[in-house]
Amino acid sequence: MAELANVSVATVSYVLSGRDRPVAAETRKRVLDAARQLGYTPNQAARSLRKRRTQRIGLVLSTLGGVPTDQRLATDLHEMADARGYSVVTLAVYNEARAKAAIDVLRGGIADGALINVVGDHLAHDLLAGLAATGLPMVVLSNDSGVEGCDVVRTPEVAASAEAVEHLLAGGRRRIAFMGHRHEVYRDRPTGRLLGYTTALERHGVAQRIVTAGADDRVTAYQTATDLLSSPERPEAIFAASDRAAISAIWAARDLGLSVPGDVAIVGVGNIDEGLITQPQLSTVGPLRHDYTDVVSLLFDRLQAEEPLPAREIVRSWTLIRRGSS
Amino acid sequence: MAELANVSVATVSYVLSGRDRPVAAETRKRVLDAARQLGYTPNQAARSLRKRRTQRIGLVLSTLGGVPTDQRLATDLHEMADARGYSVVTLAVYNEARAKAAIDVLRGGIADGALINVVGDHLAHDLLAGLAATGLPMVVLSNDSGVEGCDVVRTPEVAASAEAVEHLLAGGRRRIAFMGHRHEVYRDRPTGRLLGYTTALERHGVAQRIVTAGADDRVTAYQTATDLLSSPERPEAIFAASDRAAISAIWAARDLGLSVPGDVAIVGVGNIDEGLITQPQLSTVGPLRHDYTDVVSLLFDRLQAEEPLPAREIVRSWTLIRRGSS
DNA sequence: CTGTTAGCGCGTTCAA
DNA sequence: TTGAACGCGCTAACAG
Repeated sequence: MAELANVSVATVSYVLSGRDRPVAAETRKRVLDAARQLGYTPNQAARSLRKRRTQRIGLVLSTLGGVPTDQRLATDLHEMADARGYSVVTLAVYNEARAKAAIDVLRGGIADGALINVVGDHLAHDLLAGLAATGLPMVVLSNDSGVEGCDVVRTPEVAASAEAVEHLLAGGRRRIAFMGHRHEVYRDRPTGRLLGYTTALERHGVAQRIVTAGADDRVTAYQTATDLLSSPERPEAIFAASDRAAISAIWAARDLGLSVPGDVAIVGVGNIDEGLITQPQLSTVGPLRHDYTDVVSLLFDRLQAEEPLPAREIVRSWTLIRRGSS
Repeated sequence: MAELANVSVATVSYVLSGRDRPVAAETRKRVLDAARQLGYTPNQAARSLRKRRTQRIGLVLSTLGGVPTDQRLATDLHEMADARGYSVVTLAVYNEARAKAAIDVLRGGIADGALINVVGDHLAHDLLAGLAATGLPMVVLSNDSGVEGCDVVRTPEVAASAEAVEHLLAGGRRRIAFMGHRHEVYRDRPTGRLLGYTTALERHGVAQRIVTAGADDRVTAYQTATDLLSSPERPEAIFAASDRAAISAIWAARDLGLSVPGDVAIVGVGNIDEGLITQPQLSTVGPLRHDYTDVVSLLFDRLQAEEPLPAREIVRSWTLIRRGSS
C-alpha cells in the first residue's frame, strides 16, 4: 500500500484517518488512488491496539428476538452512536454459557463501552462485576441489587404490576390469573412482575393465586390463555407480563366467545403500539413514551469523561394506561 | 501480569491459550492465580493482529427488529459458532449510511467471516462486491443477481408468491389485493413478492391490481387491511407479504364482522408458528421447516477450507401451506 | 510538507 | 521446561 503510492506508511495513516496533519494535495491523491486500487481498509485490530480505543459500543441482549424494548433501545443507541462516530456490535446471550462468552468478548476489548440488557439470570452477577472492575464504561438495565461499578437503569415493574392488579381488584375482579415469563415464574421466591401480582393480592386479602408461565411467546400465550379461560374456575381477569402475551389472551378470549372486559379483563405490560389495534384496546402498564436517549447518554457521558464518573442510577417512569380491555 | 507470576510473557501466553506446550504444574498455577487476581483477560485486538484470525463471525441484519427469519438464522448461527469456538457479533444496518459503516467494520477485520441478510436496497452491490474482493468468507442471503465472490442463498419467493395468488384465483377470487413491504412496493418495477403477485394475475388475465404497502409492521398492516376491507370495492382476497401482516389482516376482517375465508381469503408469507393460533388458521407460503444449518454450514466450510472454495448457491425450498384462511 | 522509528499486547520461533 | 526476541499493522512523536 505505502509502496504503491510511493509514500511512507505514516503518510498513508494520516491521509486515511483524516487527521489534521498537512498533506500535499498531490500526495493525498496518490494515496487515495492506491487505496482504492487495492481495496485497502486499515486493520481495526492494529488501530485499536495502538490507539487503545475501538470506537465501538457493545450492545448485550438476551436474544436477537426483537423484544419491543430491545428494539427501541437498539435504535436509540445506533442513532446516538452514529452521531458520535461509534459503531455498535451486538452480542446475544441466549443462555448462561454464552453469557460467559459474551463477557469474555467484552473483556477482550471489543468495545469501549457496553450497554447491557439481559433479562433473567443467565448473566451471573460476578461476571458483570468482573467486567465492571475492568474499568469498562457500562450501563446495565437491571432491577437486581448486586450490580455495582456501573450505571444502572431500573424499571419500577413491581410497583407498576401491583398497580395493574389493584386496578383489576378495584374493578371488582377477585379471581385474577398471572401469566408470566418462565424466568420469573420458575423461581423460588417471586420477583419482578410476579412479585407485584402477589403483593397486590396480599395487600387486598385475596388468597387465590393463579400463576402460569406462557408470556414468552405468542403461541404459548394463546394456548395458556385458552386453557385458563376454558377451565371451570375461569379467571375474571388476566394480568400478563407482556403486552404480546396479553394480546394473545384477548384473541383467546374472543375465540372462546368471551367478552373482554365483560367476561374477563386483561392487562399487559409494556405499552406497545399494537395494543391500540386490538378490540378492545389493551390496558397496560409501561412507559408513556419509548425513549432511551437518557439511558444511552449515560454511556456516552462516561465515554467522554476524562476521569471515571460516579455510578448513576435512572429509574424509568411507568404508568398504568387504562384502555378498553379492563 | 507476567511479572506478578514471575514468569515470561511467553509462558503466560501458553498457559492461558492452552496450547500443548508442556508447562510445569506449579508454574501454571502461579500464572492462573495471577490472572485471576488481576482479572486479566488477553487483549483480543493484539491476539488477532498476531494470529490473523479473530475467531468471530459477523452477522449482518437489516434491523434488530426480530423478523422471524432473522431469529432462526441467528440461533442456528450462534449454536454452530459456539460448537466451533467462534463468537458472533451482530451488525444492524437500518439504512444506507450505516450499511456502509457496517461493511467498513467488516473490512476492518472484525470477523473471520460474515453471514449477511439485508432486505431492500440499503446494502449496495458494489459494497458487497468490495467486501467479497477482500477475500473475506461470506454467505449472502439475497435474490439479486449481482452478488459475486461469495456463497448465495436464494429464496423462491417470486414463484411461491405466484403460487399463492394462483391458489386464490383457483378459489374463484378475482379482486385480489397485495399488501407488501415498502421496499418492494415503492420501486420502479415489481420485484420479489410483488412480482409474483403481478405475474400470477397477468398469467390468468386478471387486470385489476390493488397494491398497498403496510406489511412492515403489525399496526400499519391492521390499518391498511381495515382500509382495504372497508372500501366499496372490497377485495375478495388479500395476499400479504408477511405472515405478521396477514395475521393483522385476519384481525381486521374479524373486527369488521367479515368472515375469513368466506368474505375475504387471506394468505401470508413465511410460515410462522403464530399462523396456527389464528381463527381460522393462516394459509401461507414458506419453508416447511425453519432450519438454517445448511446456510451456516456454507460459511464454516469456507472458514475451514485450506484454499478458497468455489462460490456455491443454495435455493431454499418453499411450499404453499394451505390452511383455513383461504 | 514528509519520512523514520518506537511501541500498543500478543503469539511464535529459536535458543537455553 | 522456560525465556528472549521478533513482528503482526497501525499511530504518535520527532526529525528532517
